[in-house]
Amino acid sequence: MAMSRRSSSHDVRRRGGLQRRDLARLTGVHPETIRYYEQVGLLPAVPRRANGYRVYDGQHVRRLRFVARARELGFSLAEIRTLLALADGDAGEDCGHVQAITRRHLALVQDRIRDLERIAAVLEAHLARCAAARAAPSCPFLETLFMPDEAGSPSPVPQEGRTLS
Amino acid sequence: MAMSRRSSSHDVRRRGGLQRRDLARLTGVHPETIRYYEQVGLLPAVPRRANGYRVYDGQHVRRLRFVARARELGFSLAEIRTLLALADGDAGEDCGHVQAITRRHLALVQDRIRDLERIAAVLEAHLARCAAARAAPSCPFLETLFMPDEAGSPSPVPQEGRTLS
DNA sequence: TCTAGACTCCGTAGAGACTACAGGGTCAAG
DNA sequence: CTTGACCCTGTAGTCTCTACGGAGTCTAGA
Repeated sequence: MAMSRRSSSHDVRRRGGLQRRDLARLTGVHPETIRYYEQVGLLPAVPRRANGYRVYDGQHVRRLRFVARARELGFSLAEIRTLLALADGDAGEDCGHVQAITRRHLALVQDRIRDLERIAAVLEAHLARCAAARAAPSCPFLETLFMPDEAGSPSPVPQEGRTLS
Repeated sequence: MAMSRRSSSHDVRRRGGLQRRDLARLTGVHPETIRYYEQVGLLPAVPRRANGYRVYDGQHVRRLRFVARARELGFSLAEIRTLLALADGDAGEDCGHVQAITRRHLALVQDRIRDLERIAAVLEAHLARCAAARAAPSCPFLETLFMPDEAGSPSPVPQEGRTLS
């Protein structure tokens, strides 16, 4: 299982360090994304060897996995920066602060779920009406989207456009 | 209720047409967004008066409301373009096609709901553990995000990062 | 020794869906 | 005649990547 692709695992040993592709394979994060994370300060100051190549180690793996996990949970890079700062803080990890961030994020996620459930309900209702109106001359769904105002959305779905994420 | 802001309602009458701000007020869409929609072809070819000002009418209101409603339901601008094309088609609105788009979109929404529910569950579990570990030296949540691999996410939450929308 | 291929570097552009700003012009009311 | 609200244009910034171009480096194999 160690030598999945071409080189890497033995090269790593030979070179005594990880390069970007290795780190990508170990974490599942796209190589370009790794560079991006460094650029925006999530992976600070990666050392270089003589030829300019970056050298990563276990700490980078650890940190990048942290970032990837937090992204999976929907935290923004800004939030992750804060979480990392808290984790780095010598003053001990401020669990209260972490909890506050997490709770706020959870609230956002729950709001989003509710929004999407309302949206799903509207879409389902439209599909049901479409199915019912078999031989109608025009599509009931399109009709509804064109309607003057009140009949449009059953419950006033809030503007999602930007809040979608 | 008619003369909410300063001018507009009487100006509209005087000028015999709507300008961008009027359209924005009537539809709730940001004035800059209206220009953007025109630019990307959702509001085609808006006529101008001598001074270069755009003149909108009821058809624009109708069309823009359509776009706004569809955005609220989470359709992408590309999907909305298709829906509008179907609505515009002389060959009658192709209800089947509309239904297909809607069903596909509904499926995405439902997937997204499931993802978010899993994320919420993970966040809740973390908060619960934080609450339990009152006097712990370090934050259990941060610990978890740093962990080697398997213990990280209870169920394998798929990578959401980009799919969030 | 040479070469092919895989990797590295960097900077920049593109996606999606806006939003904001700068630097002008226009218009109506006071 | 000034003030303020609006309009115009083009462009830049947001967020989180991903991709590309052009160049350098390194290793394995012929």
